[in-house]
Amino acid sequence: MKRTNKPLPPRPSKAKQSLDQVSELTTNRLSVYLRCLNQLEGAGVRTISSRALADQFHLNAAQIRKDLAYFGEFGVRGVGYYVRDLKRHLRQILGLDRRLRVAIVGAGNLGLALADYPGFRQEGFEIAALFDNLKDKVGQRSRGGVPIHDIHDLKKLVRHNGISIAVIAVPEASAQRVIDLVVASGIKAVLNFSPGALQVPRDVKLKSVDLTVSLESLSFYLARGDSEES
Amino acid sequence: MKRTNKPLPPRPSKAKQSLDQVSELTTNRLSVYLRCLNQLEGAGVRTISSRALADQFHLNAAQIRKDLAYFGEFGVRGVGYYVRDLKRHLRQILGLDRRLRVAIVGAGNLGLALADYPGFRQEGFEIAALFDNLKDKVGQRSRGGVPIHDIHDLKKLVRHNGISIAVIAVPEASAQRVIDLVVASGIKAVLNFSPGALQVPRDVKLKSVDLTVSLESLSFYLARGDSEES
DNA sequence: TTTTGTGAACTAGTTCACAGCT
DNA sequence: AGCTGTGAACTAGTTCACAAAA
Repeated sequence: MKRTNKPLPPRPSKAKQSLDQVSELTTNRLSVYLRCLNQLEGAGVRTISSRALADQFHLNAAQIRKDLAYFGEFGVRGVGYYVRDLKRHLRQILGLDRRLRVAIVGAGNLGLALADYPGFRQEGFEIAALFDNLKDKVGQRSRGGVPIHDIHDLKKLVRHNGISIAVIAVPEASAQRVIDLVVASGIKAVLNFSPGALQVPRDVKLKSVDLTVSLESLSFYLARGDSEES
Repeated sequence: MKRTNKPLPPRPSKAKQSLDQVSELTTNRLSVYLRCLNQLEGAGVRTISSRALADQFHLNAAQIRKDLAYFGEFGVRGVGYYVRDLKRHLRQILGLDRRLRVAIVGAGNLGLALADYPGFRQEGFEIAALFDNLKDKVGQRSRGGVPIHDIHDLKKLVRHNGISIAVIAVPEASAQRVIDLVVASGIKAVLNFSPGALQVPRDVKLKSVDLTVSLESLSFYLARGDSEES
């Protein structure tokens, strides 16, 4: 009945790279840093200090250093970070130094839009396939040319094409059913656009984008603002 | 910082209601609670305890109580919360007890998909208009019938139609330009799908959904898992 | 009883500030 | 000099645990 209180496991971890769970806030920021570095490299900047990076992109210098230092000593004291090097390290940390294939389940408006979304292609992601259960969609392609397959072929195509990430863009009612199929196909990382909480095994990483929650949160802000305007 | 303490609510909650900034994590959860209550009401449940709510939707009971108690005393000790009542209170807190009109800027794949996204319509949001700068898109409609206007008419239509929320679905390159137009039109709440950080005045609430960051964060998880599998 | 509402305790996350390297 | 990497201090967020209410 009562949860036994964890007695503080000693976590030595002297030499970095321990596998204690990295916070999602941190991994999100790594991705942001990489984007910033891409911009800097495009602008011909060779080296950047955490301070300059923070100032330019409205971040916190200490946080940048901490985030990076967690994975290694990438900086040079007195100099900063070499843009090219740090970019390479970040790409490696984020696992972007290999081609990642993505399947989108749900070839409705949203699924089709995501399939052709240019941002996904940029950092080495390849939208390999769309999946749907509607017979008249199967066999078609998105405008950008991503083929639509039958959802029943998911497992087969995931294996065959080395797909490692799934994006869920199906109606709420079928979301759990679809995610069970995705999990059964062996995929370990899922980006979900369906509303509501989905259940996945612990070894599957589920990240949800809830558009309704986002909008309602904005509505809250407006409601508060209205009544407190001076 | 402002210090005006105002008892603002028209109806419920006797004490509480200081205006210190409510965390976004909290407002997001309020939206989640509302969705849970909708489900419960649909299932004919009349009353629910924080514990039961937590168990059923995998939340924490104390957190539910804290979140709610912040806005008033909505519960009944020994009983729990009346589903219907709490739903009404949450809708009022979230500002959903009025029709909120939304404009989507960018009538590309993503903008069109969002315009017809059923989840937005559910809780009283009305997608009033799409905006684009391409002449051949202006005058058309989304599949669901949302008209596409010229971006130059944004300010006029925002005022005329009482639009209070904008959704940004334009390419990265034009995002800041577009958001400046949106801000100039008087809109105070923005949901942004463009990558990168955008600048807005302090009185404008900007909420960003960064699809690239989400995917790269998943990639990180996969990269870690691969190398630490036992 | 049961269950809320809430201070206290705890945990996570951020920022400071400085030793130490270049 | 300049800047990183990092313990310490601080702040935010969550969970516990219990007094009080129905």
